[in-house]
Amino acid sequence: MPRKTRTTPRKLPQQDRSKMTVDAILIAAAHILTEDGYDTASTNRIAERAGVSIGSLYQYFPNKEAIMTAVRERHTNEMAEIVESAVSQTAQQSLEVALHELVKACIAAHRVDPNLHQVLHEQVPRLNQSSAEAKILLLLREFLIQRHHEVQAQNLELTVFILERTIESLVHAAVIEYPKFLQENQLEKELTRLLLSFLSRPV
Amino acid sequence: MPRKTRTTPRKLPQQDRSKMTVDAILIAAAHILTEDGYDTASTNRIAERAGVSIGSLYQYFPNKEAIMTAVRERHTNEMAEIVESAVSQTAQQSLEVALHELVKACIAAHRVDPNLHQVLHEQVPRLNQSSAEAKILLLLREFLIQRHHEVQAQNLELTVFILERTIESLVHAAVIEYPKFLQENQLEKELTRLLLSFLSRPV
DNA sequence: CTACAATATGAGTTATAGCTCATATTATTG
DNA sequence: CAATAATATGAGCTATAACTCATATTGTAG
Repeated sequence: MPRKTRTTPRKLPQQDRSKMTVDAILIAAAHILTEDGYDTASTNRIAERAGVSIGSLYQYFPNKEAIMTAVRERHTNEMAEIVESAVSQTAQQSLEVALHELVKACIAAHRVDPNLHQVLHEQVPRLNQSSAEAKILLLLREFLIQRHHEVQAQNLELTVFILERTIESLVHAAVIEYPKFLQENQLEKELTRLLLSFLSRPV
Repeated sequence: MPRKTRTTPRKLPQQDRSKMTVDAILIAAAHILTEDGYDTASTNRIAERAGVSIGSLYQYFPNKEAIMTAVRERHTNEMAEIVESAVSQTAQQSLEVALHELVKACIAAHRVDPNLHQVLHEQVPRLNQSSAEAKILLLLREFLIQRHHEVQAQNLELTVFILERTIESLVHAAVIEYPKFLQENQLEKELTRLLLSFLSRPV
């Protein structure tokens, strides 16, 4: 089905000054979201905080939703880069070590901006899933394929799904709701153990 | 910190007819939420759909948030009852069987009203966590304590956390996004295996 | 039957949000 | 240094949402 509202910019910023404008808008939006939540993040307030007129805002974003989508995209990409970089460095490692690194990277990624992450997750209406999320799925898929000799996975797609959701949900919930579980690497260890026992072929 | 807006009714319905009114409002709200989402669920529309005047609505709910809280509470309780009933019937069973029943019950609970569940989760602003959710956590805690002889859990609280979040997130995501994983009990089996290998004491 | 409490009504108030558009300013290009 | 394109401005339009309140109707108790 066709999207009802576009989320792509109506104009692409070409000169430097307009890129600054777009940047300021996204930063202001993120700040307001983390400080006061989605409800109070009106487009007028975002423009004001960005030091930009409301008219300028609507030069580059067709509607409020487009701003939210851009904020989410930026943030998700930042997180994805951390995970990607970590995974790419574990190519030669054992499953156990690699899983541990993966888990650590996910925790680090969630620490980029936990408050923004929470608001994006709980308050900002999500329509289309971000491209960065799809990238993560592909990454994990590769991760498993490369280790197919030590991994138990009859149904690859299902295993990727379980791997991704389990890490994301546990790390996310811990960072936001139970930071104490992150002390002394408790969650990190238990989560690695959980995944390792699930993925390892029985000996 | 004190809540800024109350979610408790301003009047308690006493006669039967007012109970009907409250009921009609909650049912209408749930229908609109599942059909058109949170954004279009205005209080006026809810009242109209319920066949009740907007004034009556505000006799029993101090604000829109209170309606949403009530809808969530109802739905969460329905789900919690299914899980509770299943768990209470596995007291004499082995860890493996009991876990399997638990997982099956969670899947059944998510099938009560998947669309409403999704909207409540993704769109409706959540302020206080529902009491039914807390009940589930206690339930799982008991579940583990009763089986302490066959369960590995140094940190009980952390283990409850992992157990609860893993089941909820995987079942939820599957019901909403990947119903195909529910075919032939695929998820049910894999999820049980995941949890069993995590909780079992090494032999 | 009467008096009072509970319940129901809906037009109207208030507030604010998203967004437009005519116009002004700044940059680029040839 | 024109001429044109890119960018910026903000007062104000439109729409709709949450919520109130004076009043009417229905139930209940003595």
